[in-house]
Amino acid sequence: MAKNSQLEERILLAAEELFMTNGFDATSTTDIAKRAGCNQALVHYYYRTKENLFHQIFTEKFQLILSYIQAESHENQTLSEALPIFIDSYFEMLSQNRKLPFFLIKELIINEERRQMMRKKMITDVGSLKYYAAWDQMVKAEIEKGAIRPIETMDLTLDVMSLIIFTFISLPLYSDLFNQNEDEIKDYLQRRKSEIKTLIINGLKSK
Amino acid sequence: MAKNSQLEERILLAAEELFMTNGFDATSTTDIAKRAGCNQALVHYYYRTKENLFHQIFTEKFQLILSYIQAESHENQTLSEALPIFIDSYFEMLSQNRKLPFFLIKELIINEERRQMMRKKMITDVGSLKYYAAWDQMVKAEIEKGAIRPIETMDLTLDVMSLIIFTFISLPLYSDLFNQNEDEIKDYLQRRKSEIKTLIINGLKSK
DNA sequence: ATATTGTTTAATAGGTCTATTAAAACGGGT
DNA sequence: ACCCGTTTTAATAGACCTATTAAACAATAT
Repeated sequence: MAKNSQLEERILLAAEELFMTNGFDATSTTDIAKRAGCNQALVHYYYRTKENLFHQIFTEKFQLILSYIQAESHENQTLSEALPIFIDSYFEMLSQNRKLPFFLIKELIINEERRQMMRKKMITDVGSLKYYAAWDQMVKAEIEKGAIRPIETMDLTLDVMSLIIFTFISLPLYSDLFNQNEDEIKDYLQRRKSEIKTLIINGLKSK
Repeated sequence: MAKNSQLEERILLAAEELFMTNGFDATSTTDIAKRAGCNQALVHYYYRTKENLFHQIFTEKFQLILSYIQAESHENQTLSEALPIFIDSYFEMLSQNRKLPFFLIKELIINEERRQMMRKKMITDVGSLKYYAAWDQMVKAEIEKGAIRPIETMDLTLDVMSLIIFTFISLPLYSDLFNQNEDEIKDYLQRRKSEIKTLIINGLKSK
Protein backbone atom coordinates (compact mmCIF):
# COMPACT_ATOMS: atom_id res chain seq x y z
CA MET A 1 0.00 0.00 0.00
CA ALA A 2 1.26 3.48 -0.78
CA LYS A 3 1.07 6.71 1.16
CA ASN A 4 -2.18 8.41 0.21
CA SER A 5 -5.57 7.11 1.01
CA GLN A 6 -6.52 10.56 2.22
CA LEU A 7 -5.95 11.58 -1.38
CA GLU A 8 -9.29 10.04 -2.21
CA GLU A 9 -10.78 12.35 0.39
CA ARG A 10 -8.81 15.33 -0.87
CA ILE A 11 -10.18 14.78 -4.34
CA LEU A 12 -13.70 14.63 -2.96
CA LEU A 13 -13.23 17.89 -1.11
CA ALA A 14 -11.73 19.60 -4.13
CA ALA A 15 -14.61 18.40 -6.25
CA GLU A 16 -17.14 19.56 -3.70
CA GLU A 17 -15.72 23.05 -3.61
CA LEU A 18 -15.56 23.33 -7.40
CA PHE A 19 -18.92 21.74 -8.13
CA MET A 20 -20.61 23.94 -5.53
CA THR A 21 -19.23 27.17 -6.92
CA ASN A 22 -19.06 26.43 -10.63
CA GLY A 23 -21.49 23.60 -11.16
CA PHE A 24 -21.08 20.30 -12.93
CA ASP A 25 -20.56 21.55 -16.48
CA ALA A 26 -18.04 24.24 -15.67
CA THR A 27 -15.87 21.95 -13.58
CA SER A 28 -13.35 19.70 -15.31
CA THR A 29 -11.60 16.70 -13.84
CA THR A 30 -8.39 18.57 -14.60
CA ASP A 31 -9.55 21.43 -12.36
CA ILE A 32 -10.36 18.98 -9.60
CA ALA A 33 -6.98 17.28 -9.88
CA LYS A 34 -5.20 20.62 -9.83
CA ARG A 35 -7.02 21.67 -6.69
CA ALA A 36 -6.41 18.32 -5.01
CA GLY A 37 -2.78 18.52 -6.06
CA CYS A 38 -2.64 15.33 -8.02
CA ASN A 39 -2.60 13.91 -11.51
CA GLN A 40 -5.81 14.16 -13.50
CA ALA A 41 -5.94 10.40 -14.07
CA LEU A 42 -6.17 9.85 -10.33
CA VAL A 43 -9.57 11.47 -10.24
CA HIS A 44 -10.76 8.75 -12.57
CA TYR A 45 -8.73 6.09 -10.80
CA TYR A 46 -10.64 6.69 -7.57
CA TYR A 47 -14.06 7.63 -8.92
CA ARG A 48 -14.02 6.28 -12.46
CA THR A 49 -16.33 8.95 -13.86
CA LYS A 50 -16.93 12.61 -13.20
CA GLU A 51 -20.61 11.82 -12.92
CA ASN A 52 -19.97 9.36 -10.06
CA LEU A 53 -18.00 11.93 -8.18
CA PHE A 54 -20.68 14.52 -8.70
CA HIS A 55 -23.45 12.16 -7.74
CA GLN A 56 -21.81 11.45 -4.41
CA ILE A 57 -21.64 15.14 -3.59
CA PHE A 58 -25.07 15.95 -4.93
CA THR A 59 -26.89 13.30 -2.93
CA GLU A 60 -24.97 14.23 0.20
CA LYS A 61 -26.12 17.85 -0.14
CA PHE A 62 -29.62 16.81 -0.99
CA GLN A 63 -29.76 14.63 2.11
CA LEU A 64 -28.45 17.52 4.16
CA ILE A 65 -31.42 19.63 3.16
CA LEU A 66 -33.94 16.87 3.72
CA SER A 67 -32.53 15.85 7.08
CA TYR A 68 -32.54 19.42 8.23
CA ILE A 69 -36.16 19.91 7.43
CA GLN A 70 -37.11 16.77 9.29
CA ALA A 71 -34.85 17.51 12.23
CA GLU A 72 -37.08 20.30 13.41
CA SER A 73 -39.88 18.23 14.78
CA HIS A 74 -42.76 20.50 15.62
CA GLU A 75 -44.84 18.11 17.64
CA ASN A 76 -46.60 19.54 20.63
CA GLN A 77 -46.11 23.08 19.42
CA THR A 78 -48.44 25.67 18.00
CA LEU A 79 -47.73 27.09 14.59
CA SER A 80 -46.72 30.48 15.95
CA GLU A 81 -44.17 28.78 18.16
CA ALA A 82 -42.92 26.38 15.56
CA LEU A 83 -42.63 28.74 12.60
CA PRO A 84 -40.03 31.15 13.97
CA ILE A 85 -37.97 28.24 15.21
CA PHE A 86 -38.08 26.59 11.83
CA ILE A 87 -37.24 29.78 9.98
CA ASP A 88 -34.37 30.49 12.34
CA SER A 89 -32.78 27.11 12.07
CA TYR A 90 -33.29 26.70 8.34
CA PHE A 91 -31.99 30.17 7.68
CA GLU A 92 -29.02 29.57 9.91
CA MET A 93 -28.16 26.34 8.17
CA LEU A 94 -28.19 28.07 4.79
CA SER A 95 -26.10 30.90 6.20
CA GLN A 96 -23.44 28.27 6.72
CA ASN A 97 -24.03 26.72 3.30
CA ARG A 98 -24.70 29.79 1.23
CA LYS A 99 -24.11 28.18 -2.10
CA LEU A 100 -26.38 25.25 -1.45
CA PRO A 101 -29.69 26.65 -2.71
CA PHE A 102 -28.38 27.83 -6.04
CA PHE A 103 -26.33 24.68 -6.48
CA LEU A 104 -29.24 22.32 -5.91
CA ILE A 105 -31.75 24.30 -7.91
CA LYS A 106 -29.42 24.78 -10.83
CA GLU A 107 -28.42 21.14 -11.08
CA LEU A 108 -32.00 19.98 -10.59
CA ILE A 109 -33.33 22.29 -13.27
CA ILE A 110 -30.57 21.49 -15.72
CA ASN A 111 -30.65 17.74 -15.34
CA GLU A 112 -33.83 15.78 -15.92
CA GLU A 113 -32.34 12.61 -14.46
CA ARG A 114 -31.46 14.26 -11.17
CA ARG A 115 -35.01 15.62 -10.97
CA GLN A 116 -36.33 12.08 -11.30
CA MET A 117 -34.01 11.00 -8.53
CA MET A 118 -35.28 13.79 -6.26
CA ARG A 119 -38.84 12.84 -7.08
CA LYS A 120 -38.26 9.22 -6.21
CA LYS A 121 -36.49 10.07 -3.00
CA MET A 122 -39.16 12.46 -1.81
CA ILE A 123 -42.00 10.12 -2.64
CA THR A 124 -40.47 7.02 -1.11
CA ASP A 125 -38.93 8.77 1.87
CA VAL A 126 -41.37 8.02 4.65
CA GLY A 127 -39.75 10.60 6.90
CA SER A 128 -40.60 13.46 4.58
CA LEU A 129 -44.16 12.28 4.07
CA LYS A 130 -44.80 11.90 7.76
CA TYR A 131 -43.29 15.25 8.41
CA TYR A 132 -45.41 16.98 5.82
CA ALA A 133 -48.58 15.29 7.04
CA ALA A 134 -47.95 16.49 10.59
CA TRP A 135 -47.18 19.95 9.34
CA ASP A 136 -50.34 19.98 7.26
CA GLN A 137 -52.37 18.91 10.28
CA MET A 138 -50.93 21.68 12.39
CA VAL A 139 -51.75 24.34 9.81
CA LYS A 140 -55.29 23.08 9.39
CA ALA A 141 -55.84 23.00 13.14
CA GLU A 142 -54.73 26.60 13.51
CA ILE A 143 -57.06 27.69 10.75
CA GLU A 144 -59.88 25.81 12.45
CA LYS A 145 -59.15 27.62 15.69
CA GLY A 146 -59.18 30.91 13.82
CA ALA A 147 -55.62 31.57 14.91
CA ILE A 148 -54.53 32.22 11.34
CA ARG A 149 -56.29 33.10 8.13
CA PRO A 150 -57.32 30.32 5.75
CA ILE A 151 -54.39 29.23 3.62
CA GLU A 152 -53.29 26.11 1.77
CA THR A 153 -50.46 24.37 3.59
CA MET A 154 -48.55 24.23 0.34
CA ASP A 155 -48.88 27.98 -0.08
CA LEU A 156 -47.57 28.64 3.38
CA THR A 157 -44.70 26.27 2.71
CA LEU A 158 -43.89 28.00 -0.53
CA ASP A 159 -44.12 31.44 1.06
CA VAL A 160 -41.58 30.49 3.69
CA MET A 161 -39.31 28.69 1.25
CA SER A 162 -39.42 31.52 -1.27
CA LEU A 163 -38.42 34.14 1.24
CA ILE A 164 -35.62 32.12 2.76
CA ILE A 165 -34.16 30.51 -0.32
CA PHE A 166 -34.31 33.55 -2.56
CA THR A 167 -32.24 35.43 -0.02
CA PHE A 168 -29.36 33.08 -0.71
CA ILE A 169 -29.92 32.75 -4.42
CA SER A 170 -29.75 36.50 -4.86
CA LEU A 171 -26.99 37.01 -2.32
CA PRO A 172 -24.09 37.03 -4.80
CA LEU A 173 -25.89 39.64 -6.88
CA TYR A 174 -26.90 41.70 -3.88
CA SER A 175 -23.49 41.75 -2.24
CA ASP A 176 -21.84 42.51 -5.56
CA LEU A 177 -24.27 45.29 -6.45
CA PHE A 178 -23.87 47.03 -3.12
CA ASN A 179 -20.24 46.13 -2.60
CA GLN A 180 -20.79 44.43 0.71
CA ASN A 181 -17.96 43.01 2.76
CA GLU A 182 -18.36 39.93 4.91
CA ASP A 183 -19.49 41.84 8.00
CA GLU A 184 -22.10 43.77 6.07
CA ILE A 185 -23.34 40.55 4.54
CA LYS A 186 -23.75 39.02 7.98
CA ASP A 187 -25.78 42.02 9.13
CA TYR A 188 -27.86 41.88 6.00
CA LEU A 189 -28.66 38.21 6.55
CA GLN A 190 -29.67 38.84 10.15
CA ARG A 191 -31.97 41.63 9.07
CA ARG A 192 -33.54 39.50 6.38
CA LYS A 193 -34.08 36.66 8.79
CA SER A 194 -36.08 38.73 11.23
CA GLU A 195 -37.98 40.52 8.48
CA ILE A 196 -39.02 37.17 7.05
CA LYS A 197 -40.28 36.00 10.41
CA THR A 198 -42.22 39.22 10.89
CA LEU A 199 -43.75 39.08 7.44
CA ILE A 200 -44.86 35.48 7.77
CA ILE A 201 -46.30 35.80 11.26
CA ASN A 202 -47.99 39.09 10.44
CA GLY A 203 -49.18 37.89 7.08
CA LEU A 204 -50.88 34.88 8.59
CA LYS A 205 -53.01 36.77 11.05
CA SER A 206 -56.72 36.38 10.49
CA LYS A 207 -58.05 39.87 9.87
CA MET B 1 -27.97 39.38 -52.84
CA ALA B 2 -29.18 35.89 -52.02
CA LYS B 3 -32.44 34.62 -50.58
CA ASN B 4 -32.16 34.74 -46.81
CA SER B 5 -31.82 37.84 -44.75
CA GLN B 6 -34.47 36.53 -42.41
CA LEU B 7 -31.95 33.81 -41.74
CA GLU B 8 -30.12 36.25 -39.51
CA GLU B 9 -33.34 36.61 -37.55
CA ARG B 10 -33.92 32.88 -37.50
CA ILE B 11 -30.51 32.33 -35.99
CA LEU B 12 -31.25 34.91 -33.32
CA LEU B 13 -34.51 33.22 -32.44
CA ALA B 14 -32.92 29.79 -32.32
CA ALA B 15 -30.17 31.14 -30.10
CA GLU B 16 -32.69 32.82 -27.84
CA GLU B 17 -34.62 29.63 -27.33
CA LEU B 18 -31.52 27.56 -26.64
CA PHE B 19 -29.76 30.08 -24.45
CA MET B 20 -32.89 30.61 -22.40
CA THR B 21 -33.43 26.94 -21.72
CA ASN B 22 -29.88 25.61 -21.57
CA GLY B 23 -27.78 28.62 -20.81
CA PHE B 24 -24.64 29.93 -22.47
CA ASP B 25 -22.27 27.09 -21.66
CA ALA B 26 -24.57 24.25 -22.61
CA THR B 27 -25.47 25.76 -25.98
CA SER B 28 -23.13 25.26 -28.93
CA THR B 29 -23.11 27.20 -32.16
CA THR B 30 -23.72 23.85 -33.82
CA ASP B 31 -26.94 23.46 -31.81
CA ILE B 32 -28.01 26.93 -32.83
CA ALA B 33 -27.31 26.27 -36.49
CA LYS B 34 -29.18 22.99 -36.37
CA ARG B 35 -32.23 24.66 -34.85
CA ALA B 36 -32.09 27.53 -37.31
CA GLY B 37 -31.69 25.00 -40.13
CA CYS B 38 -28.42 26.30 -41.49
CA ASN B 39 -24.72 25.64 -41.62
CA GLN B 40 -22.76 26.18 -38.42
CA ALA B 41 -20.40 28.67 -40.07
CA LEU B 42 -23.34 30.95 -40.81
CA VAL B 43 -23.86 31.58 -37.11
CA HIS B 44 -20.35 33.04 -37.06
CA TYR B 45 -20.81 34.74 -40.40
CA TYR B 46 -23.70 36.81 -39.04
CA TYR B 47 -22.63 37.28 -35.44
CA ARG B 48 -18.90 36.54 -35.51
CA THR B 49 -18.76 35.14 -31.98
CA LYS B 50 -21.07 33.15 -29.77
CA GLU B 51 -20.51 35.74 -27.07
CA ASN B 52 -21.82 38.54 -29.34
CA LEU B 53 -24.94 36.57 -30.07
CA PHE B 54 -25.48 35.86 -26.41
CA HIS B 55 -24.83 39.42 -25.39
CA GLN B 56 -27.53 40.67 -27.72
CA ILE B 57 -30.10 38.34 -26.19
CA PHE B 58 -28.95 38.88 -22.64
CA THR B 59 -29.18 42.66 -22.74
CA GLU B 60 -32.52 42.50 -24.47
CA LYS B 61 -33.91 40.36 -21.67
CA PHE B 62 -32.29 42.48 -19.03
CA GLN B 63 -33.85 45.59 -20.54
CA LEU B 64 -37.20 43.86 -20.62
CA ILE B 65 -37.07 43.38 -16.87
CA LEU B 66 -35.90 46.90 -16.18
CA SER B 67 -38.41 48.53 -18.48
CA TYR B 68 -41.19 46.54 -16.95
CA ILE B 69 -40.36 47.64 -13.46
CA GLN B 70 -40.28 51.25 -14.52
CA ALA B 71 -43.40 51.02 -16.62
CA GLU B 72 -45.60 50.73 -13.59
CA SER B 73 -45.42 54.30 -12.46
CA HIS B 74 -46.98 54.55 -9.04
CA GLU B 75 -47.31 58.28 -8.82
CA ASN B 76 -50.43 59.60 -7.18
CA GLN B 77 -51.23 56.24 -5.67
CA THR B 78 -51.10 54.90 -2.18
CA LEU B 79 -48.98 51.87 -1.45
CA SER B 80 -51.96 49.60 -0.93
CA GLU B 81 -53.27 50.57 -4.35
CA ALA B 82 -49.93 50.39 -6.10
CA LEU B 83 -48.64 47.14 -4.65
CA PRO B 84 -51.30 44.75 -5.96
CA ILE B 85 -51.09 46.39 -9.35
CA PHE B 86 -47.35 45.99 -9.43
CA ILE B 87 -47.46 42.39 -8.26
CA ASP B 88 -50.13 41.56 -10.80
CA SER B 89 -48.33 43.03 -13.75
CA TYR B 90 -44.90 41.78 -12.81
CA PHE B 91 -46.21 38.33 -12.12
CA GLU B 92 -48.12 38.32 -15.38
CA MET B 93 -45.06 39.34 -17.34
CA LEU B 94 -43.06 36.50 -15.85
CA SER B 95 -45.91 34.10 -16.54
CA GLN B 96 -45.29 34.86 -20.16
CA ASN B 97 -41.52 34.63 -19.76
CA ARG B 98 -41.22 31.78 -17.33
CA LYS B 99 -37.61 31.02 -17.97
CA LEU B 100 -36.47 34.60 -17.60
CA PRO B 101 -35.74 34.67 -13.86
CA PHE B 102 -33.62 31.57 -13.81
CA PHE B 103 -31.86 32.56 -17.00
CA LEU B 104 -30.86 36.00 -15.77
CA ILE B 105 -29.89 34.90 -12.29
CA LYS B 106 -27.86 31.98 -13.53
CA GLU B 107 -25.92 33.95 -16.08
CA LEU B 108 -25.40 36.85 -13.70
CA ILE B 109 -24.12 34.60 -10.95
CA ILE B 110 -21.91 32.58 -13.24
CA ASN B 111 -20.33 35.47 -15.08
CA GLU B 112 -18.51 38.21 -13.21
CA GLU B 113 -18.34 40.43 -16.28
CA ARG B 114 -22.07 40.38 -16.82
CA ARG B 115 -22.55 41.28 -13.18
CA GLN B 116 -20.36 44.32 -13.70
CA MET B 117 -22.44 45.26 -16.70
CA MET B 118 -25.65 45.00 -14.68
CA ARG B 119 -24.11 47.07 -11.93
CA LYS B 120 -23.08 49.80 -14.33
CA LYS B 121 -26.44 49.84 -16.03
CA MET B 122 -28.41 50.06 -12.80
CA ILE B 123 -26.20 52.77 -11.37
CA THR B 124 -26.13 54.96 -14.45
CA ASP B 125 -29.72 54.36 -15.47
CA VAL B 126 -31.48 57.48 -14.27
CA GLY B 127 -34.86 55.87 -14.79
CA SER B 128 -34.22 53.16 -12.25
CA LEU B 129 -32.85 55.56 -9.70
CA LYS B 130 -35.76 57.93 -10.03
CA TYR B 131 -38.15 55.06 -9.81
CA TYR B 132 -36.59 53.67 -6.69
CA ALA B 133 -36.47 57.08 -5.02
CA ALA B 134 -40.17 57.60 -5.63
CA TRP B 135 -40.95 54.14 -4.39
CA ASP B 136 -38.85 54.74 -1.27
CA GLN B 137 -40.67 57.97 -0.64
CA MET B 138 -44.02 56.30 -0.92
CA VAL B 139 -43.11 53.57 1.55
CA LYS B 140 -41.75 56.08 4.05
CA ALA B 141 -44.86 58.21 3.78
CA GLU B 142 -47.12 55.25 4.52
CA ILE B 143 -45.07 54.33 7.54
CA GLU B 144 -45.27 57.94 8.73
CA LYS B 145 -49.04 57.83 8.38
CA GLY B 146 -49.13 54.60 10.35
CA ALA B 147 -50.76 52.85 7.41
CA ILE B 148 -48.14 50.11 7.45
CA ARG B 149 -45.66 48.81 9.99
CA PRO B 150 -42.11 50.18 9.97
CA ILE B 151 -40.03 48.43 7.33
CA GLU B 152 -36.97 49.20 5.24
CA THR B 153 -37.93 49.89 1.64
CA MET B 154 -35.26 47.44 0.55
CA ASP B 155 -36.77 44.74 2.71
CA LEU B 156 -40.21 45.28 1.27
CA THR B 157 -38.72 45.18 -2.21
CA LEU B 158 -36.89 41.96 -1.46
CA ASP B 159 -39.98 40.39 0.09
CA VAL B 160 -42.00 41.04 -3.02
CA MET B 161 -39.23 40.01 -5.38
CA SER B 162 -38.50 36.82 -3.46
CA LEU B 163 -42.08 35.67 -3.51
CA ILE B 164 -42.63 36.41 -7.16
CA ILE B 165 -39.32 35.34 -8.63
CA PHE B 166 -38.94 32.17 -6.59
CA THR B 167 -42.27 31.01 -7.93
CA PHE B 168 -40.78 30.88 -11.40
CA ILE B 169 -37.38 29.61 -10.40
CA SER B 170 -38.92 26.65 -8.66
CA LEU B 171 -41.66 26.09 -11.24
CA PRO B 172 -39.83 23.40 -13.23
CA LEU B 173 -39.20 21.46 -10.04
CA TYR B 174 -42.71 21.95 -8.74
CA SER B 175 -44.48 20.98 -11.94
CA ASP B 176 -42.20 18.01 -12.38
CA LEU B 177 -42.58 16.83 -8.79
CA PHE B 178 -46.36 16.98 -8.91
CA ASN B 179 -46.71 16.04 -12.54
CA GLN B 180 -48.62 19.13 -13.51
CA ASN B 181 -49.94 19.68 -16.99
CA GLU B 182 -50.16 23.11 -18.56
CA ASP B 183 -53.66 23.83 -17.25
CA GLU B 184 -52.75 22.84 -13.74
CA ILE B 185 -49.66 25.02 -13.92
CA LYS B 186 -51.80 27.98 -14.96
CA ASP B 187 -54.10 27.43 -12.00
CA TYR B 188 -51.13 27.07 -9.70
CA LEU B 189 -49.66 30.35 -10.88
CA GLN B 190 -52.96 32.16 -10.40
CA ARG B 191 -53.24 30.82 -6.88
CA ARG B 192 -49.67 31.83 -6.06
CA LYS B 193 -50.25 35.30 -7.42
CA SER B 194 -53.19 36.02 -5.17
CA GLU B 195 -51.56 34.38 -2.16
CA ILE B 196 -48.52 36.61 -2.62
CA LYS B 197 -50.69 39.70 -2.74
CA THR B 198 -52.53 38.62 0.38
CA LEU B 199 -49.37 37.82 2.27
CA ILE B 200 -47.69 41.11 1.42
CA ILE B 201 -50.69 43.32 2.14
CA ASN B 202 -51.51 41.42 5.32
CA GLY B 203 -47.91 41.26 6.41
CA LEU B 204 -47.49 45.00 6.12
CA LYS B 205 -50.37 45.92 8.40
CA SER B 206 -49.33 47.83 11.50
CA LYS B 207 -50.40 45.70 14.45
C1' DA C 1 -22.32 36.80 -71.00
C1' DT C 2 -19.60 38.38 -67.45
C1' DA C 3 -18.32 40.76 -63.46
C1' DT C 4 -19.66 41.72 -58.82
C1' DT C 5 -21.48 41.16 -54.52
C1' DG C 6 -23.29 38.88 -50.72
C1' DT C 7 -24.42 34.14 -49.03
C1' DT C 8 -23.49 29.39 -48.05
C1' DT C 9 -20.72 25.37 -47.76
C1' DA C 10 -17.11 21.85 -46.39
C1' DA C 11 -12.90 21.50 -44.28
C1' DT C 12 -10.01 22.30 -40.79
C1' DA C 13 -6.85 24.43 -37.21
C1' DG C 14 -6.33 24.55 -32.52
C1' DG C 15 -8.27 24.06 -28.18
C1' DT C 16 -10.52 21.52 -24.25
C1' DC C 17 -12.60 17.77 -22.25
C1' DT C 18 -13.35 12.69 -20.36
C1' DA C 19 -11.73 8.34 -19.91
C1' DT C 20 -8.40 4.69 -20.73
C1' DT C 21 -3.93 2.50 -21.05
C1' DA C 22 0.58 0.91 -20.34
C1' DA C 23 4.34 1.70 -17.91
C1' DA C 24 6.77 3.48 -13.81
C1' DA C 25 7.22 4.18 -8.80
C1' DC C 26 6.35 2.83 -4.30
C1' DG C 27 6.21 0.01 0.12
C1' DG C 28 5.42 -3.92 2.87
C1' DG C 29 6.01 -8.80 3.47
C1' DT C 30 8.96 -12.67 2.80
C1' DA D 1 17.15 -8.58 -2.48
C1' DC D 2 13.05 -9.53 -4.59
C1' DC D 3 8.10 -9.98 -5.39
C1' DC D 4 3.55 -8.08 -5.81
C1' DG D 5 -0.36 -5.33 -5.20
C1' DT D 6 -1.41 -0.48 -5.06
C1' DT D 7 -0.74 4.12 -6.47
C1' DT D 8 0.85 7.45 -9.68
C1' DT D 9 2.34 9.13 -14.03
C1' DA D 10 2.60 10.54 -19.03
C1' DA D 11 0.53 9.75 -23.21
C1' DT D 12 -3.17 9.46 -25.93
C1' DA D 13 -7.74 8.13 -28.19
C1' DG D 14 -11.87 10.04 -29.44
C1' DA D 15 -15.39 13.69 -28.93
C1' DC D 16 -16.81 18.03 -29.29
C1' DC D 17 -16.37 22.95 -29.53
C1' DT D 18 -15.29 27.83 -31.57
C1' DA D 19 -13.71 30.38 -35.15
C1' DT D 20 -11.58 30.89 -39.65
C1' DT D 21 -10.68 30.00 -44.47
C1' DA D 22 -11.07 29.21 -49.19
C1' DA D 23 -13.91 27.79 -52.43
C1' DA D 24 -18.71 27.23 -54.44
C1' DC D 25 -23.03 29.31 -55.32
C1' DA D 26 -26.75 32.60 -56.46
C1' DA D 27 -28.64 36.89 -58.01
C1' DT D 28 -28.24 41.28 -59.77
C1' DA D 29 -26.11 44.97 -62.45
C1' DT D 30 -23.40 46.03 -66.50
